[in-house]
Amino acid sequence: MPDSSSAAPELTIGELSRRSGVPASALRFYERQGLIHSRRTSGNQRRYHRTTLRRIAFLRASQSVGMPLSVIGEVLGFLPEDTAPTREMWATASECWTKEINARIAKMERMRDRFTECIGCGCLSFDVCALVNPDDELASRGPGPRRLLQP
Amino acid sequence: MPDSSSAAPELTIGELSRRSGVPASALRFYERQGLIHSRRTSGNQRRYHRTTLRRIAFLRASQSVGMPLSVIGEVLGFLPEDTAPTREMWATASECWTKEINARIAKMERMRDRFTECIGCGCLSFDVCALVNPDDELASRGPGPRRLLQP
DNA sequence: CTCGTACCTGAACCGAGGTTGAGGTCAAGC
DNA sequence: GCTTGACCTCAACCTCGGTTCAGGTACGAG
Repeated sequence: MPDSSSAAPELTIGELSRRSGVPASALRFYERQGLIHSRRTSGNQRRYHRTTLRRIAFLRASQSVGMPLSVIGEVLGFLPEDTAPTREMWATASECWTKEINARIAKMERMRDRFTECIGCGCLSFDVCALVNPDDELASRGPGPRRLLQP
Repeated sequence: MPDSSSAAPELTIGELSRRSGVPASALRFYERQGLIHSRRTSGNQRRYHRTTLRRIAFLRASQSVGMPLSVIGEVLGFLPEDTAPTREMWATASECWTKEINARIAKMERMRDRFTECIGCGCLSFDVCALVNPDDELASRGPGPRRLLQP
């Protein structure tokens, strides 16, 4: 007989909300989007595994660097739903972001320099100006973001 | 009698669209939002001053580094509507962005490092983890975990 | 004058990322 | 047993940055 007194305290949506700081409405929304999962009690209430807190932490941290939920979802999709992911799994997940964040930083730096240059020079021409015609897009288009997830 | 042959060729919305690469629907939208301006012909058609091309160039470049239209509008609001802004004016405008872009770059760098650290360490705790609780700008805001949402 | 293209307006719609509210159930304390 | 608060669903609404469409007008070429 398994320990029923204190073994794996599941969280209600209210508890999860308080502990994560994320409104319950958003948690339900994330669940509809398949980003987090719950089991239901006999009375149809949600119960969350405690690892869900980490999924949410990862989710919100990822959002805060500008990742869209769709992409976050792809990465979260590689993690087991209701057992604790290993450190390697998290490391792999966060590695996806490192590349993406570095690319974004590089782009911002180029744009910053171009703002200074191009506006300093007064050109801002649609034909010539690097600020207006960054070839940055080429790199991130096509099969770009898909590459994020390749193993 | 002013020179009517080639003096200040105003642009129709179609010309502006072709030369800027921005769809006419977006140009009308920007105009509704007060980001660009036009005069109307007797037949109610839009005619744009040629400096509008630069406003749009600035606008799109600003968008591409993540500035919301509302903020772009504030900056554009300092520029004269239908005369060419001086180089100083553009420089002032772009200086606003330099600060903002630098702040964003700094934030991304912190987040990148934290993704590596925190996920490497496996913590991702809402109470402790720097990734989840960046005390970046605006250290205190409401009850604890709300800090997640800081810009 | 007619034709074709460019242009006009207003309203509806899109997707992302949610929030709000109505109306109904669940569960725990007195 | 009753009350209270937490929870449920579904639908409607919100902001942002636009696009699409229907129905109508302007204007230059032939």
